[in-house]
Amino acid sequence: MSQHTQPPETPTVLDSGDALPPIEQHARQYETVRFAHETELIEDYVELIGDLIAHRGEARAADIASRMGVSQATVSKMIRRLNELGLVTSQPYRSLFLTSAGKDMAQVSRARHDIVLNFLRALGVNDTTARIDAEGMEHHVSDETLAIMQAFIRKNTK
Amino acid sequence: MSQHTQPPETPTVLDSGDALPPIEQHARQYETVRFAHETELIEDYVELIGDLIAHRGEARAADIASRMGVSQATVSKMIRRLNELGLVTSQPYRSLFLTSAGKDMAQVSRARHDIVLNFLRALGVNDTTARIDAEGMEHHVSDETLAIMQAFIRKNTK
DNA sequence: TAAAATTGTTAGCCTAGGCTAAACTATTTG
DNA sequence: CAAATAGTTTAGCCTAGGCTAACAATTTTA
Ligand SMILES: [Mn+2]
Ligand SMILES: [Mn+2]
Ligand SMILES: [Mn+2]
Ligand SMILES: [Mn+2]
Repeated sequence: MSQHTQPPETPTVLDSGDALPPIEQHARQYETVRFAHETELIEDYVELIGDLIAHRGEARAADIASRMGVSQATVSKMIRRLNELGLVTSQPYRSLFLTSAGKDMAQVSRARHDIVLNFLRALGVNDTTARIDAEGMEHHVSDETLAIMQAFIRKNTK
Repeated sequence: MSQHTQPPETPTVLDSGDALPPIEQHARQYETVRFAHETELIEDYVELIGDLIAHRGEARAADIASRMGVSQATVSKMIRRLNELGLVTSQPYRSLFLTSAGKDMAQVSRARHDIVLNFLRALGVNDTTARIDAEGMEHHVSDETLAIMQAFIRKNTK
């Protein structure tokens, strides 16, 4: 890999448990994370819009901004992106609607989010902490892990 | 919240499990995720550099690039940032060293990464999948959840 | 030891996702 | 029904983190 002469064997630093994974596999790990980061904010917006519609009857930019903790300008710009992606429809100064693609994404994201949240609760994590952790973790959980979490919930919830 | 007249009650959409969290708490969820995203790439680089030094005796930009799956230019730019942050020392065209702050960060990140990885393994997730999921999840796991994961590992590993 | 190959750096470009300030539109109120 | 308030959009700015292409330095090899 390196063009340079290798230093003497038996490094002075303590060797932690596992060996490094093969280069290709290691790169795929980070690539998967980068890809998740491209889509997660979109998923969070769409999921939130779906939740606002379900729980409040409508999704308005101001409510999205206060729930996301960002400025209204940021939300406005994001709505344009969601529109270009075919996930929402919007008219200027009016509230938002999900397209059918948007509804699908909201449903899938919400289902996954709920599994992760309920898994953490079943593990014994405090509700507030579980909600915080789930908000980030949900985008990095494979289908395989998700299925295992679901089974764990079934086994450990009355 | 909204200036607009509320639409009729009893929305037509199915109400999924939980109610929306209070606005302030909800915003803090997303803020925590945004903050994690500011630091996670730094942590991954520092952790990888520490691993390369531990397992290979040195950390070279080319090896970082191939393991991260990014271009060498990207790594070079990132190394400058790590330098500015006081996490690594480097001389042009030479391999990298962690400062003591860098070693601390590498140690903490590696320990957390290992707990998340071993937790997923203990749950029954396939090793390759567990490594991919852990690479992303690790940055979104609170200390509280981490402690619970550690206890789970102790209880479920021979 | 000169040439080739590899590794590292720099410059310039791009997108995503934040922000503030200012302008515009809609709704509510006096 | 006009003024005040609330909500939305736009413009312009910024940083992080990717990329490619060109160049510079080092190491390896013929
Ligand atoms: Mn989320
Ligand atoms: Mn890590
Ligand atoms: Mn990671
Ligand atoms: Mn993340």
